Parts: sequence; structure tokens; C-alpha cells
Amino acid sequence: MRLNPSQQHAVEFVTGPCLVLAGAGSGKTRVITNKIAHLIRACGYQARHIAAVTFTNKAAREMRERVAQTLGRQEARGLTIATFHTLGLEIIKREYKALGMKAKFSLFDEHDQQALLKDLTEQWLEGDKDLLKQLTSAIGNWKNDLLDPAQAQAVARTERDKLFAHCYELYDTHLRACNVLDFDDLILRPTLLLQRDADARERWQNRLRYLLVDEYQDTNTSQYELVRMLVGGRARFTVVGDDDQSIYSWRGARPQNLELLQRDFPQLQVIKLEQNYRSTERILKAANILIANNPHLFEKKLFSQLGYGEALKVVTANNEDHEAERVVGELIAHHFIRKTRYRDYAILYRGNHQSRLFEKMLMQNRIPYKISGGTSFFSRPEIKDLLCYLRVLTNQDDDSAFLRVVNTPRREIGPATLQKLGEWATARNKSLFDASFDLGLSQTLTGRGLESLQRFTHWMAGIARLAESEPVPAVRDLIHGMEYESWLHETSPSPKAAEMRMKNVDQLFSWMTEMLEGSDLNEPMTLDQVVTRFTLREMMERGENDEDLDQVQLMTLHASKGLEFPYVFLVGMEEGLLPHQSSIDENNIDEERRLAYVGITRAQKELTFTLCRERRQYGETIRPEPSRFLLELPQDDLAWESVRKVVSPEARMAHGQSRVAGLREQLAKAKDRGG
DNA sequence: AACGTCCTTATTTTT
DNA sequence: TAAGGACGTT
Repeated sequence: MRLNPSQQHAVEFVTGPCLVLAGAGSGKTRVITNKIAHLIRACGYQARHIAAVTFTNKAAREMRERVAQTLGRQEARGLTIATFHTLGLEIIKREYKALGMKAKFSLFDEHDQQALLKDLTEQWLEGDKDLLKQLTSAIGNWKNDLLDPAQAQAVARTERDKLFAHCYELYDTHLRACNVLDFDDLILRPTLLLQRDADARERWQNRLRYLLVDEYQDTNTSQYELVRMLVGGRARFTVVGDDDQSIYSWRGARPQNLELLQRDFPQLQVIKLEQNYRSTERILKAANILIANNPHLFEKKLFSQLGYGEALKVVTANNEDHEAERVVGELIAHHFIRKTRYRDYAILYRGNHQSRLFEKMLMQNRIPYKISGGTSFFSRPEIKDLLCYLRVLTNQDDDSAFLRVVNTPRREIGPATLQKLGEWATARNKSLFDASFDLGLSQTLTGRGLESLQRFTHWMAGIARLAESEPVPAVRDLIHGMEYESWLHETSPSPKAAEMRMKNVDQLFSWMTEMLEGSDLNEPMTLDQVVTRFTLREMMERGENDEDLDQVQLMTLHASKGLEFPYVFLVGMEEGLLPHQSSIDENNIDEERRLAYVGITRAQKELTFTLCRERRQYGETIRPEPSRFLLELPQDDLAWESVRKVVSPEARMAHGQSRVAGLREQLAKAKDRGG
């Protein structure tokens, strides 16, 4: 299929800054892919001078595949296609000297960060979970706004903020001492470096001469600043985004960055992609009418030429069990009549907890399904344990990792020993690992503790030495040497669970082996590269990934962004759920509306909304109103399923509601929707 | 160290 | 309501 004129224009405009406003399903990935090809083939750019930046590894992977398809492996060689965080990491790796860091550092994930903050601030926060959360987000916000602890201190007005800024400083000092970076640092550090160091800026602007950014509406302040620093005055870049699909403002995303772009680059070329190649006209019309209720940074009008299509169904269930029953029932019937694949269906919901009943119902009916999200592989304790071992191997300053593994499995190295080791190390400005080798330690540590400790660190040092030349045997020795398997059996609730955990460990090990040894497609990696990639959740894709499995897809609306499905069920269309109650309270309806918009625009052929008359919530039964978003949709295109039996009479009596009132209510609603 | 009991909390979570 | 975390007991 050929590019349409707007797409063509977006691809061919390369002489200045370019903003592509790409509506849902308008073929933005095609534009990015083709533009990269155009830059190389028609504009004389070398692949190594082009970078395409995404937010998720998945998006990066997909783009890499699409580009390889368009260009072929050879021409695509040398391209940078990475997430913001990976790009930041690349910069840090090459500029570590200018950043005043050691060559080897490790990464904190969110969990590590939380644990450290909790530890560091115990005396002030006294285990107040809420405060800890606030602190975490305060630090995150300061980092997003490119403020260091001193600047944070300066802008802090309230006592609380001053305390938080102080905690930020402690946290920062600790990270630096351990040679550790958190996720935010991966953006913050390179950005600050490029701001202050003209040479570094020069180097990177010369290296990355054309920049493409996907999902630009999701950038936060520091990410935008990084983009600005990288493109410099030359301003050769393309960003692609859609303010209507901005659903991450609660994570610091600033769709206003789309507007800022016009201010910062007055010569900005704005190109709109308004033809949708995904959904029926009806689905798109509904989406357009819904989102028209929102304020807009840029006006656009999406259209489709895929035929008018079926009406959007609205199914009202009595309660949430009934809702699941109805959805799965409809799904099964549809599947058999239309001879579709299960993977053509998606069930989308606002909150993860909603998945439970659908899962149960699908399981009962033996329908294969897949729930995206939920507890990730990497938050499992056995995986964290192993990764922390590897972190100690690659960065011996990483005290947090050291503390996690030093007594796991049990080595009789208790809190008392570690306390004294900690004091000793702090006094000498050393890491715990290094300090454990000090001869003088015997002054403060005696007998058993010292012996166990040194047995452990000497053993680890040996593995670390081996890892430098032979990482795979080193990791194997590590797993065997610490007798992890028997430890898992001792500590797991059941032998079955222990086997599961060991299977995970084996899985991780085989992934790592593959990455360390390299393959036809991938160069061998060093151990610290492997650890970093795992922390960034950037593992090698496996051939037979879920795409090949025929499973009904269950996920949150957030997780569905960027995906498409022929048949979509958008469940829980109720006030309080979508829009969510807390968004109603905070007057944040617009983002909820975008969330609904994202959900609707996932559907290609058919879309079914469901809602409940009754729902159990926090132990009590409530009778939610239909979501205002349903009422905002074009009623002529909705098929409200007429159901007479509402709730059981007893339940209605319990709510003090007579049959007549119930009928009146139904009538009123029918009138509301103009019927 | 492991288990049981009580108490808290209930939106989304790209890296 | 129900699930997960914290804390206390054995």
C-alpha cells in the first residue's frame, strides 16, 4: 500500500523540525519507518547518524523489525533505535568520565529505589507508607524538572518539602557512593551533562544528526530537554504524537510539550495524519464525538474509509459476575459463528482487579487467554536475588545489592555483623564489599561473623574474577556454589513452588547464556551489559512469543495503547470506574476521556461496552450510574441492549426502591438517550 | 524461621 | 469483601 499525501509529506520533509500529529490508527509507525529509509536512501544520511526514540522496549523492538523489513539488515546496520532510557544509558556509558563516574555502575529499579528510601528515611517518616510514596514522587518530580538536591532545597517552601529535599540529598549521595543510577538518572544525567558541557554536546549532536521521537505526547520535562540538547540549533528532527492519547500525565508526561515545540522551534512544520486505517467509520465517529468534549492543543478530524460497520453494542449486566458471564458468552458465540481466532478479541478494563472475574469465566469455559501486566517476571524474589548477585559481581560498590545477597541463602551473617561492617565501611568511605577484605576488621568483628563474611566475599571475588573472562561458567558456578536450589526448597511454601522458582532461575540463566555468548543476530554481551538489559527489562525476544498464541487478550486500557484488535469489549463503563472516582474527585475527567478514547480506537470491526447495575465495592454493593462517556457517544450508533429483568426484587427492595420507581428510572434513561 | 493473625487499603505503572 | 503486608508468637 502506498503512503497517502500527508504521510508522504511527513516522510519527505527533512529540512527542519517536524511535528507529525498522528491520530489513532493513522499509520505513524509506517511514517517513521519510511522516513528512516528516506533519510538513508534519498538524503544521504548514514544509518549511524540517525536515532529513533520510543518509550517502551516493545515499541523499539517493533520499530527495529519494521525498519529491517523496509531497509534490509545491511542498510539498517548502525541505526540507533532505542528507548529514552537506553539512549540515556548509552550516553552515560560513553561519557562516564565527564560525569565523574566509574566505568562500571549498576541500575536501581523502582523497587530498589523504594527500599533504599525507606531505609534512609526511617527516622523521619517512621514507616509512614503514604509519606514514603509522596517522598518518592517528590524526588521523581525534582529529577524530572532537572533539579539537583541543592536546587530542590532552594525551591522547597513548606517544612515538608524541605525535609523531602534533605532526603533527596541523602538518597543522591548514597547512589553516588555506590555508583548506582536510578531510572530517572538515565535521562537526568545526560541532559545535565549536555546542558553544561559544550564539547559533549558537540560530540552527540555530531553523532546523532537526525532524531525521531515516537509518542511524543508522553515526554516529560527532562526528556524534552534531552531532545532539545541533542538536536541543537540544527533542529533536524521529527516527533510523532497525539495529544488525544496522552494518558500518562500522572507519571509526569506533559502533552504541552507538543505546544512548547512550536515556541522553541518557530519554523516547526506541523503535519496532521487524519486518515485512520484501523476502524470502521462508526467506531471512529464515536471516538471523534467523545474526544470533541476535550480541549485540544491541535484540532484534527480523523476519518475512515473502511465502511460504516456495525453499531456499537452496550450490554447492561446485573452485577460483575453477570458482566463476565455476558462478555464471555458473547465472545464464545461470536467466535463460533464468525469462525474467528481467539486472539482477535480483547477485553479492556480500567483497573487490574477487574480482570479476575473475566479470567475465572474464561478458565471455566476453557478459553485460552492472556493477561498482560500484573506481576512481572522481574519482581519475583528469585529473579531479584540472582540479579543482585550479578550486580555485586559487576559493581562491587553496590551496597544495596550486597545487602540483599550477603545472607541469602543463609550464611550466618546477621544484622550485628552487617551493622559493624557498615560502620567500618562508612568511616573509611568504602563499599561494604571492599571493606570486608580489610585486615583491621578483626578489631570490631570477631570469630564466626567475620569468618562467614570473608568466606562469602572471597568466594564472590573469585567468581567476579572468573566472570571477566568466562562469564557463563562464572554464573553457573555462582548458582551452584551458593546451593540456591536447596535454599529455594527450604524457603518455598511448597515443593511445587520451589520448582517453579527454580524454573524461573533456569529461564533467566538460559537467557543470559544466550546473550553472553551472542547469536547469529546479536553480538556477545558483557555481563554488566546483560545485567543492565535485564534491569531495563530489555531482554532478547524469544522467537515463539505470545503473538503466535491464539489467546483472548485481557489488559488495562493503559496497556492497550498502540495495539489493535478486531473485536473489543470495553467493560465496566460506569461512573466511578471509568471515569474513575478519584479522577472525578480531582476533576481530571479529560484524561479519563482520553483513556476511553484510546479504548474505543483499539477496535477495528466491532466494539461492545458493558456496565453493571450493581457492583460490589469495598464490601458494599453500589448501584453505579452508566459512564458519562456512554452518554456522550452518538446514541444513533449505539445499540443499548434492552433487558427487562433488572435486579432481583429482593435486592431492589433492599435498596428501598419500588418496582414502579425502577420502571420510571428506566424510562427516564431511555428519554435521556433520546429514544 | 515459620506461621498465624490482625490491620490496612483498594487506578493507571512506558523504564 | 478480599488480598497483601506488618507484626507478634511459637
